[in-house]
Amino acid sequence: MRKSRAETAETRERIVEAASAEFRRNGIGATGLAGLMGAAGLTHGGFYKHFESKDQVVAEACTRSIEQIADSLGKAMASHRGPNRLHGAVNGYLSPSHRDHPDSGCPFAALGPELARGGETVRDSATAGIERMIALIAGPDADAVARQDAMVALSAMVGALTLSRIADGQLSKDLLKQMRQHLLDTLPSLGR
Amino acid sequence: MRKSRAETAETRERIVEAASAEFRRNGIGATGLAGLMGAAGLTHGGFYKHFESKDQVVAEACTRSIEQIADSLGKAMASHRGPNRLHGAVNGYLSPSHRDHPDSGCPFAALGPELARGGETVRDSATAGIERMIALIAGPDADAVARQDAMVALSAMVGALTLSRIADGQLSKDLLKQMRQHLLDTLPSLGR
DNA sequence: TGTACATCAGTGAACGCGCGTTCACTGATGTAC
DNA sequence: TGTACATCAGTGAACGCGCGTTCACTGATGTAC
Repeated sequence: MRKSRAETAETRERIVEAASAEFRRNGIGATGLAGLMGAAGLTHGGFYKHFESKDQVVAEACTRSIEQIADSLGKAMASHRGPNRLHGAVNGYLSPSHRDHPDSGCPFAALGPELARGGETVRDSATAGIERMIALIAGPDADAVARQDAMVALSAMVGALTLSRIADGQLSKDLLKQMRQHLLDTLPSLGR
Repeated sequence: MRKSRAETAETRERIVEAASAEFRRNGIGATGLAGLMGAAGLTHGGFYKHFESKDQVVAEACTRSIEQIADSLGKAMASHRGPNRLHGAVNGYLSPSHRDHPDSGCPFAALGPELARGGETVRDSATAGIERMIALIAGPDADAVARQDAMVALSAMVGALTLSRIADGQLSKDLLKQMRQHLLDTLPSLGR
């Protein structure tokens, strides 16, 4: 049942999309290829017609999730009214909604330690993602200070979201809230 | 080959100790009971003489690792000379040495997302650990502001360490350095 | 534009492997008298 | 303090299971003439 070239490309796309969500939902190691292919509407046997190994789809899914979160953060920063371009990023990233939907959210908060333990391909892809997020948060034509503040903002947001997903109830809310306030109070270089 | 009660207690201790290191080194899901028991100098069959399930040792190992990191952070804060008690905590936590030795370091940075996905027992143990770390960083007789700043400091440190373990070279160093500077610059409530 | 044949996306069974867990067994320790 | 027996920590084989990966097969698509 060979498929046309267009269909094949769409299928591959669907697999990467499903993988990026499944990995963020369950973790990379805990996501089996069969489940992943099932989420893409296929059976497991066809996986190797599109990828050479699990590692390869991990790296591509990682890149894909960073594109997603960068997109969403970029939009949040651009559309937010107010004096500080950080407002949009911080309020979007450190929101209960982002906390409660890791499968469509930041891969660093969902998979950070697993990425750190990953092979060269995965870490390279993740490192490129960190650079991209820093540049995005620092903004166009950022000076050295803005870049430094962007590193701080990204790290701080990843940590707060991670902890808020472990905790629940008031503590979980407070971890998000305190970090929102802190970043907006202390990172003037990221103002518009 | 029954062992004396003292030996049995020591063995159990050794298993928890080995588990807390192995989990932080390889991740919880990626650590098998056989490897874990091997690291404790035993064969895998004896595991269930000490624990009811893998979940149980995960929760205990989680508690244990928090005790370790709280101890080490407490000592760093107490022994550090200078005007700000945060200096010791920040310089110890955000150090290349901590980054390069996850197996004896902070479980939130090594296992955060896995803890968030864990069962009730594991999450309860981890949540208690977050509270403990916040109280430790806020210091004795901390007011509400100090507690809020401690939440920020803990979250920020966890995120920076996580990202610095994904990146390498200069970026990895910079992530640690910028966060050290930022926290010491912006959290006066945590001064001694 | 047809026709004949090669290609290959997708299926589902099968592979060896390591997982968490169970179990029969061993023999030193703990307990009862 | 002895003695007899119950307990149980630790071993290593075995369990069913899901993993990543491979493979023979199917039949629609792509290509060559």
